[in-house]
Amino acid sequence: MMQVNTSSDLQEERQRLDAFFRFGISVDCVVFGYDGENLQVLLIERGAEPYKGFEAIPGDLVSLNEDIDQATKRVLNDLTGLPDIYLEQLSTFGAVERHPMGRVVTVVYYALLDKNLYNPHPASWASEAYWKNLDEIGEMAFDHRQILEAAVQHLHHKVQHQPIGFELLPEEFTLAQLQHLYETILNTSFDKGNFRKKMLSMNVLIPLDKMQKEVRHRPARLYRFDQQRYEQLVQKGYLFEL
Amino acid sequence: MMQVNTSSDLQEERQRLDAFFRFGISVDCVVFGYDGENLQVLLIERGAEPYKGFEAIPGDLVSLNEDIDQATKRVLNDLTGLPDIYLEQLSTFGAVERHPMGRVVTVVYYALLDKNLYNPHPASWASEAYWKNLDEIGEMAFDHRQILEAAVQHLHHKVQHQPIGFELLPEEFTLAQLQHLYETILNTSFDKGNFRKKMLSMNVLIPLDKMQKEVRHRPARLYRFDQQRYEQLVQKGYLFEL
DNA sequence: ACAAAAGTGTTACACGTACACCCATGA
DNA sequence: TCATGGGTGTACGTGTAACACTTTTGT
Repeated sequence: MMQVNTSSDLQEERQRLDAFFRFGISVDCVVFGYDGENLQVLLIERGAEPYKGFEAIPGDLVSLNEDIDQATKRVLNDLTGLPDIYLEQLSTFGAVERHPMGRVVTVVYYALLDKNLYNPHPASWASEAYWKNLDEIGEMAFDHRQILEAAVQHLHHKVQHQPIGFELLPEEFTLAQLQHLYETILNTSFDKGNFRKKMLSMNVLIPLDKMQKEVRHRPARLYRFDQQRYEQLVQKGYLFEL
Repeated sequence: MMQVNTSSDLQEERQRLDAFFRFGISVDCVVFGYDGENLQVLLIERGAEPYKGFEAIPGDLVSLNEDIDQATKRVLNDLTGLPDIYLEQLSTFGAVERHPMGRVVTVVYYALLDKNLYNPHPASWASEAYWKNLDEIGEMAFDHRQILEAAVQHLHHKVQHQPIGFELLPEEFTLAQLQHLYETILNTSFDKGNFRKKMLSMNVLIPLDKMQKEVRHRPARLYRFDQQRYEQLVQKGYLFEL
């Protein structure tokens, strides 16, 4: 069995390679939300250079003693006040000229959120923090436009293979809400009866003894997503489709 | 319209942030191959510290003036002599302690290759370069074991949704070869007739007027993958499945 | 003639699609 | 009682799974 080297040897080698250790690493957090009508993204307005005043995806430089996974939660909380939420890694952007202040490679994460749960508040160097409809977004800082497009593409793909739609809805929702969400994300329309059959046949929805109230038509039944059951099914090799 | 700041302002700001710019970035290239029997990975033996003598995924530090996408090709060629091949980004590993020589975040790429096309030759600080069966791989340098497992998982998933299997085979192949490859990757078995029907019904295989030779049974027809046709289908929203 | 693998055909069943229809509520 | 969306049922065609069968080669 081989031995990992002593630390003095490593320091020497490290000095030889010093010119390689001048990168900055940042994380960017694309957080999707849904207001019942439109798909939205959490944005900040930059209150610091570079790109001061531009809209941007919440993100910041990572410290030397910080895991990048953990940095996402810290950064998101610092800039927008959102609490610890689960963020999944998407991809990494590392073009040479993407950051005017030096060589910064950014690791992009994304999350889905019921936007009614938390209200973003700008802090740190973010001068604003708000939700914005996906189709109303214009110019952005850095290559964030490109990053956002990659995230949307990923969402399109993912929503068809994993039951992530539920994360965007309140805990209790109707099938019509779910259907409308899917139609919005995928920009298509589904047959009501078939959508309903499909969703129910997957056995990951718990029907509640609650109904909608104060609607001027027949009230719809409310459902909850059954996370436990879903995980059981995944373990048995079950694949969510459409 | 906002103005990006002058370069002297940026330099000042950059100095304030100097402690953040001490990361190293590396790329690691997981290259899968297939010898007609087993799924394999291209490995090197490290001829330099740290982890000298350990098996590793080909990878190296990225230079400050080098795009990370381009670095993959350079690194792979430097270490194993393989030419420019298309590598796709997989994910990024950034735990604090993953590299004993400093803070190194690594971006992992992967590729599929007909391993009969090129022979790896070790160069630079790689003391060996060779193909190894996936199920014979033991301890590895750094967190490369973990990286490899992520790549295999990704391959499992991807092969079911995109026709990437063809990249592992010679340009001309039989349906039985294709089936065996899929069975190997997914570790299952398919019904011959049904597999054949499914593959042919997708219209991305071009039947050739060539047959296998020198086999002691009925020779099989050879096929080629129709890349053009596939891209047409993708544009029409067609999705490859199973 | 036989072994071995290529290649085809048949059938039963599950599933997706399209569409029609009934139900409960507020105004 | 009407408009509105919730919710259900059915009929048809396509796709999948299981399995048996025929074909072509080398020995």
